[in-house]
Order: sequence, then structure tokens, then C-alpha cells
Amino acid sequence: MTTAASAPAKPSFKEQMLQAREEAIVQTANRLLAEKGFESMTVDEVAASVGIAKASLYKHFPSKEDLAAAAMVRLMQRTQDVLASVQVDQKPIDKLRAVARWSMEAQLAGEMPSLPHQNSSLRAALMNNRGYLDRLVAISDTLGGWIQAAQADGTLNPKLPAIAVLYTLFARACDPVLGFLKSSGLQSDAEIVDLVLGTCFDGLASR
Amino acid sequence: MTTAASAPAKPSFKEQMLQAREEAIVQTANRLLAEKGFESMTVDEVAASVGIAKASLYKHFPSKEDLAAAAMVRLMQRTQDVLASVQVDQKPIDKLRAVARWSMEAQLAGEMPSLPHQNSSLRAALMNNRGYLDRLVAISDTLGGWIQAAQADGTLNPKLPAIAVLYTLFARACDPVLGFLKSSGLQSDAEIVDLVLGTCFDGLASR
DNA sequence: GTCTATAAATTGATAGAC
DNA sequence: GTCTATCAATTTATAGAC
Repeated sequence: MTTAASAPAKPSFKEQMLQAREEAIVQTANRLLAEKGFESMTVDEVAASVGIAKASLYKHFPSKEDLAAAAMVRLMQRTQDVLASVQVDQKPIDKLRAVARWSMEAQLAGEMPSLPHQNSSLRAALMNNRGYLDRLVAISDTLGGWIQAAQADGTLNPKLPAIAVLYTLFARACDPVLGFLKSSGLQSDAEIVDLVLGTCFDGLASR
Repeated sequence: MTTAASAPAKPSFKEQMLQAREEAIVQTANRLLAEKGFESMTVDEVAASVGIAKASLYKHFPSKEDLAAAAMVRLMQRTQDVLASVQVDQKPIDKLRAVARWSMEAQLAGEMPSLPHQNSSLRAALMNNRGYLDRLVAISDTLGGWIQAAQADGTLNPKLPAIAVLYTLFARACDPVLGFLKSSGLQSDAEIVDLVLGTCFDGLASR
């Protein structure tokens, strides 16, 4: 704040560099979280993958939990962006399908961290992270509205509690079936997504 | 082998005690694996929960991976027992439903370890464990037969690759949706199982 | 086989120079 | 802010007495 007073509109070159480095760190953390989970991911590994020293990383994030939480917040932001970009004129169930499809594509691309275990230290950190919780609530509200609308127009099973549908969509974003099928090598990524998306909405049984 | 020659039919009292202790260790490991996953489970914790010293545990199992693998083998055995006890006169799809139901009830009871991550040291140990692999193949064969029969009689969607159905059933055994719904406290265990089993076979969309 | 005590390795986090 | 070097705590695994 030593130069112009109207700082927030135009970040300095140094600030841009700082933010770009943080984005690189968080992106790497996100990838490793998706690849091996929070417990198996080491801070040394993140730092080495980014190409900086571990102590430098700790100047940006005070703990491993905070680093992982930043990656999860970034994921929530991206999810909100996806929700905002969904075609408004679609049927509600197709909006839900579109979001589920995106999440599955993201998982196949190695960008979808799996859900933290119930008593993980990461989960505790997330439950104390306002930025994460607010975004999670906002996402749940948007999806909840679509779910209710889809049940009202009869396309989504009205007998299911809306919260069960919501949780199912979250869970399918990290469905291990996608990785299993990919490693079997029998289908293309697009076919895998279609398969899992189909079984999610239409079930295993014949229609 | 110092007493009678026909040893295998009648284990001595000491051998029974030994096997009972090992069963207690493996059962505890199974519970902790389900509760916190392989990485977060510590050998100290298993030993303390069983009520023995850690060094004693290492007399039974040479490593943490071997201990966890023993728990997974035990799970495969229990699964084979369930497969063998399924009513033979049921329709194939109802056999599949029965197995899926059992796995979900086991998960709600805290007895179902989640699948190890792709590059986990546990996964590597399992892939080198003949007892585990053989049972996994046998289970897959049995389920695969039922899947093909259910597709042949038209009750299971014939357009789905059988391997996709098989992987889906494995994945639903550790579906995090069950735990989410349980912690929400809105449904009973039986209702949760019915819900998730229903969405698995019938999908989220209306029929 | 079970125990206490300890080794050996990993890893989250920090000190301090530049 | 970034680095090298190191600390401190955890955790897997083992030594050795009984």
C-alpha cells in the first residue's frame, strides 16, 4: 500500500506472480489429492512437484490441512462455475445430468479428490473453513432446487428424499467404478462416462 | 506334531487359542480399516484395541500390509460364504440384490473396509497375495454368472458390459452415501439400505 | 509368544541465512 | 519469499529379556 490508493483493481506484477505461484501449488495439491488421497500425499511431494522448497510452500499455507483445504475450496469454486454455466433452458434432470457428467469427466482427468474419511484431520479442517462450507451450502442449494424441480415434473423419482439424491450425486463424482473401468482398458473415457452416468440415473435393472 | 499323527483334524487347545487370538487381531484390523482407512490406521492402535503389545502382533503378522491383507482375505471369505448361502431358487437379479444388500448392511455395521487407493502399498500387497486374488476371482466368477443370467432373462440391462455391473456392485459395497445418510440421522439403517439399493438397481430417474 | 525398550525411517513443521 | 539444514513427533519394525 505504498503506491496508489486504488490498489484492489490493479494488482501489481509481484502480486500476480505470487497468486500464480499459489495457484500452481493448489493445482498440484489437487492433483495429488485425487491421485493418492490426503493421508498418502506428502508436503515434500507437493513442493517437489511444484519445483519449490518445502519451507517456501509453508510461507503460503500454514499447514498440510490448510493446503488441502485450499484445493477443496478451489474445487468448490470450479463446481460453482459449472453450475452457473449450465444451460438455463434445460429440463431440471438434464441440468443434474450435466453436472454429474462434468464431475465424472473431471475424475477421469485426475482432477477430482476423493471425499475425506469421516475422522480425517482434513475433514475437521474443512468443517472449520468458512469459505469451504459457504460454497458447499450454495452448491447444495442450487442442486437441491434442481432436484425438487425434477421431482415435481416427474422425471426424477419423487419417492427419494432430496438429500439422498444430493449425496448420491456427490458420491458419484468420486465413484471408483470410473477408475476401475479405465484401468481395465476396455472402454474409452467417453464410453465410461456414459456408462456410469447411465447406471446412476437409470439403474442396473432393465427399463 | 509330537503327539498323534492325525493332527489336522483335531487342533490342540493351544492352537485353538492361537487361532482365536489371530482372529481377534484380524477382526479389529478389519474394523479399523473400515473406520479410518489403511493409511490412518496405526499398528499401535490395533494392538492396543486387541489388548496385546505391538511386538506380539508382529509375531503373528510380518508387516502392516500383511495384517491388512489378512483382514481383506477374511472379508473375501465372508463374501464367499454369503454367495454360497444365497437361495438357489431366486431369480438371478434377486441374488445380486441379496449380495448387494448384505454388503451395505455390513458397511453400516462398520465392517466394510473401503477400497484401497490405486497406488497404495496395501493394494500392491493384495496384488501379490494369492489367497486374496484367488478368492476375488472366484467371487467375480460367481457374480459374473449371475449377471449374465440376469441379462439373459432380461431383468438386468443387457446393454451394460458385465464387468461394469460387477465393478458397480463392488463399489456400492463401500458407497459413502450410506455413511452420509446415517450421519444425517433422518433415516433408519433399514431405510438407508433400501434407498441405496433402490437407486443402485433402479436409478435416480422415475420409472 | 508376550512383554518393555528402542532402533530406524518418514514426515509435518520451523530456524535462520540470503 | 526462497533456500538449506534441522527439529520434533509419529510410526513401522525389531532386539532381547522372560
